[in-house]
Amino acid sequence: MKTLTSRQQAVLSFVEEYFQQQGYPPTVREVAAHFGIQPRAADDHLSALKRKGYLHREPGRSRGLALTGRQPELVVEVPILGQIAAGQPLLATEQVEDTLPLPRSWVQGEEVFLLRVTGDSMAPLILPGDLVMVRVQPRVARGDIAAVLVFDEATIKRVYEEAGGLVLKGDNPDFTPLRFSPGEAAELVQILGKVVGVYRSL
Amino acid sequence: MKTLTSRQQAVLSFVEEYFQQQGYPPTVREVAAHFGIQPRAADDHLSALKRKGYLHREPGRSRGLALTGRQPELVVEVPILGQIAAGQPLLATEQVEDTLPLPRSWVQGEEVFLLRVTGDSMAPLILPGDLVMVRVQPRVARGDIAAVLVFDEATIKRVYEEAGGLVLKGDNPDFTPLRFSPGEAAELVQILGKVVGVYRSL
DNA sequence: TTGACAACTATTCTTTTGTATAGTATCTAA
DNA sequence: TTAGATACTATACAAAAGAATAGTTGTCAA
Repeated sequence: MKTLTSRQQAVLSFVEEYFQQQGYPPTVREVAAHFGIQPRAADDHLSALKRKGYLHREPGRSRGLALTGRQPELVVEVPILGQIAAGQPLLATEQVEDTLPLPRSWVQGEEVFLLRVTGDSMAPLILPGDLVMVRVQPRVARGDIAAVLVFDEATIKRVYEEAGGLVLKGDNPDFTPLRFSPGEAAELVQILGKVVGVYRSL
Repeated sequence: MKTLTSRQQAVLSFVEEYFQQQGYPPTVREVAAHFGIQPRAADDHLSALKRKGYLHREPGRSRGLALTGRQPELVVEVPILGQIAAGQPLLATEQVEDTLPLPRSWVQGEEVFLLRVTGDSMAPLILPGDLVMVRVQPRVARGDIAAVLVFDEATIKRVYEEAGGLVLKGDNPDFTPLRFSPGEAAELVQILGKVVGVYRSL
């Protein structure tokens, strides 16, 4: 198999991801739109990928590209984590309480889990009993809501990483922000991932 | 899961086989050609299959059909309604903008739909951009949050039915409650159903 | 016996989509 | 240094495809 340029690799990845999410391949124009280029340029990339054997194209057919041995899923089984223990790998089977089938379009990214909210420190945006979807990532943007492991306990807070240390703040003013020096933070605090969705049953 | 007619079963089998062989789903016209029928007839079959939850269709896209993840008992296709018009039957196909596969455990009751929230009258519990799940029912308990059709426009409000009339109140104090005399209410207000879930993407 | 559903025909309209022509600019290996 | 690959722009066209309008026929249950 011939090697791909980084651009071609990116196009292939996009096609694979699109396929996983939608259940069918993208059009040439959708590839073009995703990369902000003209259809012709996208066509060039897809031709190159076909020439190098990475995908199959059926001339003249809409979405006529196929990746060998792909099984698309419309629904993804997302694990609900019970108690989260520090140290352990996050998605270890002992921690998975249940799984829920969610539409692929709601699941952004690779590693994702659900967490049942207990406290109301993030009220009114996130309430006790809510289910939050967390995309696993080791760092988040300033002010993002994240699932954070503090002293062996998982909580949902806004994260502010600063030179002076780390601050975990709830939206609810009744809760005092937690402040950590850089040293403490490294030892006691672990960002599990960014909260990307909230699901509430009324 | 609803049962299929033998013809619908045959169409579903063809879609599955085609998908397995080609790596992408068939077009409506290809289904039609395979059975020797008109595109419109094939479209009818595919619509029926979508309605019964056996596959997902993306309106307007070529080959925009995807097979549901083969555990249909766990997943229910919930319609997302666009503009809701008074008089029309609620789940009329013209009003259905799309459908989303949701876990059965989240879907309470038979007739359920999703609505995209536009105003912030129910802030902070429900925010613009949220998706709310509505269980269709003609009346709700006092103080329940409901999807209500007022003057041909669908809104989310708390409903207070009293001897003196009907009051629709938003949680957001910036919004003045709407009051209707019993006569006005009967004429202008229609309760679509109770809001049983809120889904928010962050 | 009415009405909903299923299963179609025939035709048409409008988008979507693949692909083409005709270029430019950059880089790289012979 | 020069041919070939890469990575694009801009425009255009014809075919493919979704979806709609407007029906017909048959079945089956209330």
